[in-house]
Amino acid sequence: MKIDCKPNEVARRIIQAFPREYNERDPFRVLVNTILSQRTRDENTDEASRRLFSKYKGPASIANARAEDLYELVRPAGMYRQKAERIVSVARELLKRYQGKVPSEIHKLLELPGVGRKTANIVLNVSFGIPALAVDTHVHRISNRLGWVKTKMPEDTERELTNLLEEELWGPINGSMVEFGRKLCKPRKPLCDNCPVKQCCDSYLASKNSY
DNA sequence: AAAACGGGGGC
DNA sequence: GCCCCAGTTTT
Repeated sequence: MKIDCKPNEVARRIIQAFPREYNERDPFRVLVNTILSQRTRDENTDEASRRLFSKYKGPASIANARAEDLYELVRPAGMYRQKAERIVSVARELLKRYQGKVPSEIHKLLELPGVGRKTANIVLNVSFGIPALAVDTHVHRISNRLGWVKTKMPEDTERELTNLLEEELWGPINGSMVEFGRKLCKPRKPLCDNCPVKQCCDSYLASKNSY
């Protein structure tokens, strides 16, 4: 039987094969966890998050902390000083401007320190259920491999995927692409043999035909 | 447009 | 030992 290779169908297959469930929806914790995850592997992110929230319970607690103390706490999990400073800064800014509550408007999120397009969109999606594409390295790499986009700029990928994928897929595709990217569609030496969508992948088909 | 942040894991 | 990682900020 033939596989439907329309992007929406391929995306649905990936989401089904690599589900990502979020056990944390609290906006502030999602925001902090997402900042912790920037350029950092999931295992380190999880450990840093446990360490952080075992000592500091919320925005006010972190806002009153010394950045240096927070840094020493999360450093064993591969976090750097700049990131600890960012988390203290964003907590203070939230307290000052929004009574410690994370806003749900994209433009307000983007004004916060340490929050860029990926982080803002993940918070919108995970915490507020607002459809938002978070184009990280996994989404960017895999979209290019599949042949959905042909660009080096993540902003271009975000714009093209917005047109390519149904709105209901914008949220779930990010988390599932991350799982997919970690388990199979790795940056180097992807495990194509076990891939559920290899028959729809430009990169796989090209490598297969090159023998 | 490119550098800097940064410890830990894969190879 | 070298390179990369759920990016963002600064130069």
